[in-house]
Amino acid sequence: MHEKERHRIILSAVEDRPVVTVVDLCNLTNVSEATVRRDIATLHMQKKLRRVRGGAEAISPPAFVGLAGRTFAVNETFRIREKAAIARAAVDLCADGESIIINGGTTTFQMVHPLASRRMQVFTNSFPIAEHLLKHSKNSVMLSGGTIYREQNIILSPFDNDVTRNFYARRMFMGAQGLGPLGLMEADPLLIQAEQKLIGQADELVVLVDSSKFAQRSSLVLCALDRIHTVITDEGISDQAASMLEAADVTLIVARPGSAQQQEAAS
Amino acid sequence: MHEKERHRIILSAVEDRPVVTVVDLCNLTNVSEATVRRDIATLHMQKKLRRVRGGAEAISPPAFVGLAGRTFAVNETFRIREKAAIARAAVDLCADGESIIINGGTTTFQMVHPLASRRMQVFTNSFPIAEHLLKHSKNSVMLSGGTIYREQNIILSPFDNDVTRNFYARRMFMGAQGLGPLGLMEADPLLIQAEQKLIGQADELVVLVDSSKFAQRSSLVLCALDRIHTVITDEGISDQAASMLEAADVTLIVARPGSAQQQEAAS
DNA sequence: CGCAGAATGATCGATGATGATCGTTTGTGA
DNA sequence: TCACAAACGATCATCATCGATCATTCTGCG
Repeated sequence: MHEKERHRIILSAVEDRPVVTVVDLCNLTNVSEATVRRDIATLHMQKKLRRVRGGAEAISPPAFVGLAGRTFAVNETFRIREKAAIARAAVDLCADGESIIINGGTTTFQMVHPLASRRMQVFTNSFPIAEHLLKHSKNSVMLSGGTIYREQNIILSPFDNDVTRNFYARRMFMGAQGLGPLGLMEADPLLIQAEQKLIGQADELVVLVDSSKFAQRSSLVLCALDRIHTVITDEGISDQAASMLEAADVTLIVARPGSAQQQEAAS
Repeated sequence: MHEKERHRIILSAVEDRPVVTVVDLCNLTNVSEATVRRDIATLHMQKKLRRVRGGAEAISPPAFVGLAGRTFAVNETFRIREKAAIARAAVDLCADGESIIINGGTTTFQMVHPLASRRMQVFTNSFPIAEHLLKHSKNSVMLSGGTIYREQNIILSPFDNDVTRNFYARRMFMGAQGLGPLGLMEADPLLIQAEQKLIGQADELVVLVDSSKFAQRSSLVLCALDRIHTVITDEGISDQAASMLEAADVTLIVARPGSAQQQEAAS
């Protein structure tokens, strides 16, 4: 076994587990403890990991990554005012007792706050949304099953999910990476997959995008414009984008951070 | 057990409950009080928790617990030492990388602390277990889909769930209301339903019950004794109950709050 | 084939962590 | 206020781990 090979094994083990002992690495690499110690020392010098008594640990063990992982947290603070206003306009569309689907995302997450005083039936594939609604509201919460992806904070299953299939709602709310003439666009294949499972389970597809998203272009098209029933965005939307939506018979709602929203075009 | 591993477990326990005693942490980590005190002092220096007389508390007291938490929290403090020891013995059965199923319950919930330093694939129908593992461990978490029942803290769907059907594990862990000659007993029909969906998805059914459960009789029988592979309980188990299990070819593990567990009968 | 240099493994003294003991402090209840 | 018990801190013996040194093995090259 070569040195580089051991190093790769060691780094892989450190990534996997919170802590790895010298003995563990001995069993893994079939070399003596002395060699493992030397390797750890070398990798420590290269800042590839941190050396601790008894073994090694990952160089960036921020102890515990909160549920809303880094990506989530960063996104959350970006254009938060617009997102909150958009989310409130979305909740204003609904009446107590209705069933809705909320797809995971940072914009849709903002819906939990106005939802706190509501009593609705909410189906979601977002763990943070479910958690928040469960703890801070009396809404009935349904969750899709599957693996919880920490980075995207969504739950997704490779298998068909009869829970999802059998849940039918008045409206489905989702965000997106971009919105253009080609339709709704998303960058993450995982999100695409999650959203496609839910589309079709609701009468109206409501898209929540802040106005910057009309300038975004992503690689993956999720669905065409005519599949969208309503778009909720903020005041920054351009006339051009508004015309595009109007041409596609999409209802446009412009949410103002102040209070009331304005409806501009109807299908 | 290494320092980092203990720290992980301690932080996990502190997050779980607002205040944890030194003795509790001793049972959880299986080290002396002196070491626990030193660990608490270290973590206190690192601002990871606050040191208080008798133990430690979370650094962020505004741990708002909603309606869902109440029933759960009350149960949790009951026979917690025994439950923690039983749960640790349960986790000791498993190796890193294995797949397991954990059914929701207050005893099985205690497994999250020893699981904090593990890396396994965990399927559960318990929202609190999933939440805790997500936040405090690197385990891969899979969730069953359906409605979240706040009282029982489990997720249950009236429909068949292909996620559940397709997940197969080495072991399934579950608690129970009672355990007698008739088999495993449960009081809540909802729990019966949830557990029956999961039974059969694992090679070995491992039942976690503190010794008081052998005296309990409930109205609903979940399954017969011969379906059970292993029972983990505490020292309070009577000879009569032990004989009953032995007669049914059930492996019995007695978990001692102190340290190692003892295996008494084998199939 | 033989040699030089590096890598590896083993040994041993040094260091650090753990657990038990004991005296002191703090909180609690009469 | 006093007495008691629990919790704490300090100290020390024990043991695992570490670092340094040296012998051995592996590898590449003339």
